[in-house]
Amino acid sequence: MSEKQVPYRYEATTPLSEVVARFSRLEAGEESGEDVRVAGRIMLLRVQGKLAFATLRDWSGKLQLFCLAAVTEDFEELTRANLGDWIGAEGEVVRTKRGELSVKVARWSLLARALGGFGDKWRGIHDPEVRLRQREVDLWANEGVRERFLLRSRVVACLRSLLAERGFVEVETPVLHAIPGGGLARPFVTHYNSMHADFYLRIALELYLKRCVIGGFERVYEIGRVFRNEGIGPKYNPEFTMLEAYQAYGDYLDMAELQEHLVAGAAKAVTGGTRLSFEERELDLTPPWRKATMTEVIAEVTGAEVSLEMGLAELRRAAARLGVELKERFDAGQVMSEIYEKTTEPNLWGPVHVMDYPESVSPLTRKHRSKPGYVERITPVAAGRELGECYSELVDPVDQRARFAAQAAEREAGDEEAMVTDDDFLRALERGMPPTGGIGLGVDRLVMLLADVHHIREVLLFPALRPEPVQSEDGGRFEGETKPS
RNA sequence: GCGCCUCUAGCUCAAUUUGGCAGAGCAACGGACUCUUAAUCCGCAGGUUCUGGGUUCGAGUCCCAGGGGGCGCACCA
Repeated sequence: MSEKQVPYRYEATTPLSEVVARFSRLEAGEESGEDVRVAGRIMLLRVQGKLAFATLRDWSGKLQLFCLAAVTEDFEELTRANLGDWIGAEGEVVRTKRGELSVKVARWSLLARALGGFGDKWRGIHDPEVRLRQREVDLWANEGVRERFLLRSRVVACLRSLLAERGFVEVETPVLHAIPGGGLARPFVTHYNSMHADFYLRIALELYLKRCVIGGFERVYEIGRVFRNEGIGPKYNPEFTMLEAYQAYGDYLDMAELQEHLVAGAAKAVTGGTRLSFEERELDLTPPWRKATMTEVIAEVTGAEVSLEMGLAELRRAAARLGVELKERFDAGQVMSEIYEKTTEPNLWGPVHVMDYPESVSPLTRKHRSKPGYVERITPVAAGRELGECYSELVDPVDQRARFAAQAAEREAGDEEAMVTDDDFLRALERGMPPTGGIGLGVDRLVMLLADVHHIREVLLFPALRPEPVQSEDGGRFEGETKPS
């Protein structure tokens, strides 16, 4: 087969799905009289003496190649192709006697050799080790994988276009932060040689985007990767994609409306409607979504009365009755939030906007306009999971300074995830930030919901994995881990 | 990080329940075949049973340690 030269390009091929669509009405045994050029991978090959059938697959779909010794150039070679070989083929579109639409191959080119196939041709590859470490194999070997990533791409494109329709401008802000801010999480640390200083991979987009608002971007957003130094799990990957958007002159209710507009719009874009099936239950994402306070939803799910007004001691008793474990240092807000997260959120099917969070768990959020101790924060919940966050943003530099101080105290008390005071950000706030609403949306989780999958790695092309053990005998230089000394 | 489970041919899986010659289908390789659809038929090969140690006359199987993976828990979105 080596006598076949691999060309540098292959002229104007037609996507297989297009061929299928265009000739759908061809009758069994009929010849169209039209030639096409197609390209893809040979996934199956059925050789039958002087004729052969191959199943060709490309990004768009699949189609049969019908090869005859009398018609097809280099027929013998074609029958010796490997499963997985990329080939380009040219010939007339026909439907076989048995009714299978095919290209009757006249000429063909080998485009790439595949050494090693794509697993069991019926069952594919199940080994998660291969599926995740060699995703390029998984994409061919297993049904539905490609479609899921196509869906992800459509979701992201849809979010961008919905935001653009409303006048939002997309920006890109730094990933390397001198101070990790905008969220509560432990960061990854890295080192900047020429500055002789440690830097952090961002844990949120928030602070820079707010500075964009202060700088006059009235509607601004970023879709970007953030990094949190925590374990891997069905819903967790150390790097994930966040959408954050900020809208000057808006409050958290405006942002809740935007949030459901985006989620419902994405659902419509990929499933055709706003009612979908998740974990074999129906989920109706049609706006507007119900709104309820945290106190109300806790009462609905647990029957217990829980609010900041009861005071810390009473809240702790309520937590004990509900079997929620608490840390010593928790204040009233943290206790309430913990009760909600442990007992209520997982049981909310929704979608529902859970509103009015305690202030102490929301250090960047504006105080509630009428309820002391609370902030204007909404978490949209669907299928027992948070889809994102909506805020009336804290714009008062004096209050913000006080919140940072409170976080510093938390940190002193041993909370490694508490925020660090960011003076650059405070200085920016002092220049004046208009009333602003903000949202955060976990893109990976949204895709999980829309694709009805239950593990984040099914929506990440290359999920985080432990580095592969080094096997090279020449002592590879790029081992992930430091050699034991 | 802690607990439970798991690792057998390139792939998907077997191997009589405290142990007795490591097997099948697909893929690969050789052959037959002019309408196949996971083509079929004949033939031929294919193994450090994750690694290292131990128990035993004998270990894929039992024990210990290590590694990878999975699932829970914890932290977080």
